[in-house]
Amino acid sequence: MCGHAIRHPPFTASLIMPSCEQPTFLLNSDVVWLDADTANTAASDAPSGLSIGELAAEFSVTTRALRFYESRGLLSPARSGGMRLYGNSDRARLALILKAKKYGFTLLEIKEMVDAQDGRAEAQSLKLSREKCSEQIDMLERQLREVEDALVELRRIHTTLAHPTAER
Amino acid sequence: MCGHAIRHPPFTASLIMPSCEQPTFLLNSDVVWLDADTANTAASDAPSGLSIGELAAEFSVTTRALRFYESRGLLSPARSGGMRLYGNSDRARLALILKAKKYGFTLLEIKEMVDAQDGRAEAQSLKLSREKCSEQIDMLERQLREVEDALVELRRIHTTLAHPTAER
DNA sequence: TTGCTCCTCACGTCACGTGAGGTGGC
DNA sequence: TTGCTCCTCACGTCACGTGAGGTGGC
Repeated sequence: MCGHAIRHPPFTASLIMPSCEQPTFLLNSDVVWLDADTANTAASDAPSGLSIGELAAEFSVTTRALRFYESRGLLSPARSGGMRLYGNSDRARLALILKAKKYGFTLLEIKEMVDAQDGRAEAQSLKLSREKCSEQIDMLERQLREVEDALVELRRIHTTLAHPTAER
Repeated sequence: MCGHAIRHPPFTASLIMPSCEQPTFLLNSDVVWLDADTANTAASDAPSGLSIGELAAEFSVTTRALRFYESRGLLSPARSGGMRLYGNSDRARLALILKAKKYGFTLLEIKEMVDAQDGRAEAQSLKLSREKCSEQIDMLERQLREVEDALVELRRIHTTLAHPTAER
């Protein structure tokens, strides 16, 4: 049980995933294999790999974040001398990580989900059980109610501040 | 700039503040002096002070949290030998801290706000400028949108999981 | 003596941010 | 030589959680 306050949400992630896209499913008991949408970036530019700075810019994250994900075993780009070289599979993996982060999963949970996909074709999907999915929905609903609550009270205070209805 | 994900919100805080209560204002340029509502706990029980365990139980926080707030200069209970003794002013201060936390302020911001109330009567109010107030509203609105977004997508996934509309 | 609460260090967690000090290619 | 990006430690931040080892009163 951890009591981290809600603050400074991941602004960046929302830029990546257009909300109109439908996830690709391969139904298999009650597990989803959530795929990253890599179609738009598949073979457009440099096919031999991106530098850490290029990938970071593409996804609006810091290079520090990419190194951190690597240290947690979530990414493992090729090396060209000392430099990291990110290929299309790394890009797809990163898209998955950020999508899962947007859904409120921790990096540890995300690691378990990507580790569980070993052996699948392309290996760029994320294992999400129905149970985990509804747990996450419950969690987000609780968060939503609390943020809404705080907003109602803060707005009431702000209104009173803006239009002092004489109290003294 | 810090990138903490939204997760594990402060469930406890919402138990303390009934949403029907109107904040007490003392208008003074564009600053609110937000007061803690201590009327209900004013002189009901033991008047000489509570132990850390008793105060923690009353507010549904851990003793560790109370010691942590003290280490950050937010609380400074009296001592009886080695033991902390919390009086009514400490209780009111804690109510303020938890209220501000609910609004999404960091402990550092809360410290600045309580420090700014030095010299006020009773010293149990919290200085909140109109500007800070609307900044906080903006922040919470961004959070709200992101949690709503994530919820929409996760619910779509869950629906598809629950009713497999034949895709194979 | 057991059980309960209290105490003070002090390290762990989470997802990175932020220098510190140095290399490589234009 | 300056400017840019890259690298590896390694410590800092935020709000606590979690033992480690010990005390005090019933």
